[in-house]
Amino acid sequence: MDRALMLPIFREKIKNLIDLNDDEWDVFIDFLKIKRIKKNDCFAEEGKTCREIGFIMKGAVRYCNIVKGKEITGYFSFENNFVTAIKSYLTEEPCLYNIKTLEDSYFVTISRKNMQAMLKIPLLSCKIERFGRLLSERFNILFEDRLKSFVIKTAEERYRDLLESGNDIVNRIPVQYIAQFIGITPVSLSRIRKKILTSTASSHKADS
Amino acid sequence: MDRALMLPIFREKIKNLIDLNDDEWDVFIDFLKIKRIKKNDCFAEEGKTCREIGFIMKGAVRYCNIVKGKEITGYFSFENNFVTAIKSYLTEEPCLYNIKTLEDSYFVTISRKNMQAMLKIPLLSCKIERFGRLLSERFNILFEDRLKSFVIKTAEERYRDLLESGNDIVNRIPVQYIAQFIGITPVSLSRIRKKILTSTASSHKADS
DNA sequence: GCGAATTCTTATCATTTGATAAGAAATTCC
DNA sequence: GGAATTTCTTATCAAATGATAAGAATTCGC
Repeated sequence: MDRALMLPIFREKIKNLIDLNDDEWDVFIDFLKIKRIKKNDCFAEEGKTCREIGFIMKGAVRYCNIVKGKEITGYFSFENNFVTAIKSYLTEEPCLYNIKTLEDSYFVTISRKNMQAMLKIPLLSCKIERFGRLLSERFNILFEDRLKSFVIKTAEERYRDLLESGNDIVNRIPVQYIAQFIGITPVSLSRIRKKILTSTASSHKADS
Repeated sequence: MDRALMLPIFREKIKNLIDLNDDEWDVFIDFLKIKRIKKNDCFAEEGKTCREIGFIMKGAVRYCNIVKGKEITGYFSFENNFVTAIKSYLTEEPCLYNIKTLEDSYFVTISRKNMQAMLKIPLLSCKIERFGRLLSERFNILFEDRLKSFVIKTAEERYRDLLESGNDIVNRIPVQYIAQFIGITPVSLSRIRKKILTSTASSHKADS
């Protein structure tokens, strides 16, 4: 997939966050970069400041690191979502986790430097300021939902939510990572999966 | 505490988010409201859209609701922090929880309507746009920290973090709410408290 | 396609947390 | 100040999850 093909698609997909006319767009795209990252490589790396925001054109990532010797997964993101280590990006502090691809992935990226440069271009500044706010707001909404799932739901409910989320997460992502995401061990997830399987199996039996 | 006393303090406290000269400030304050909310009353209410952002001048709040018959607490906020049901405020969807005061509290509030009105006043618009973005970014940082505590920490660690947080949460807030906040039952927190007490007691004994 | 490596499941036992009830401590209200 | 209410702690037992190990299934590399 090359740049010329990808950018018009990107333009369409983010129209609800930033809607530029042709002149503005021509200036805008000079500040964009296309990045291909191979499976299991990093978009952002623990210990380094994350200086860009990415939009997943194709692929998926997980937010992960190793804590007390154990690997954990804080979040997944898929096509058509923005990705960044938001606190590190905002504060320029080193990132406390990795953002790793789960598959070979393509991103459109905007660096913090370019974001700030665009804020100084009169033609764009107003729309970029708004874009930045909307992006930040969108992250807030994701965070609130994710936090809610920890505060009010059990591990089993979080897993069932994933099953029903529409993404075919369960087929695309290794079980161990899913377990980390919902906050339990793979062994414990295995038990939950079995429990769900046997309960649906028996209800099927009852139907037939 | 009255308005004339409170606003200059407020101005000083939010200087890092929005720094206005005297002319701008005089326009700005017409869009501010002082709110006093008695202990256990609501700043934002479940089922209603939350249409304002508050700054706690004095007091404390908890984000709470009842899920499956059980009361839960998602978050606490204290003096010098902004408060809002962020997803509801941003999307205008009904709020899914309450924000209740833990003590008699004073807020400086800005309504969504006033925020939008100020965005249309040329004198202020630029600084308000930035203020909105910084506020949103600040919420993101809080969310990332809070989420991290669920993803990588145990209940006991979350409790110890509270003890060391500087706020004297443990004295100001009923244990049952603290238990909800860290995601366990009051009974379970009681066990943890006892464990911490006896371990510090025995280490004291070893010292003397 | 086959062997090696990885991942997933199952089993067993330990630990943590939950549910419930009852008693102790603190608070509230006359 | 004392009775009533609420909150906190403790005890007991149940349920969920973790730790570890071993076997089954899958994936990977050649």
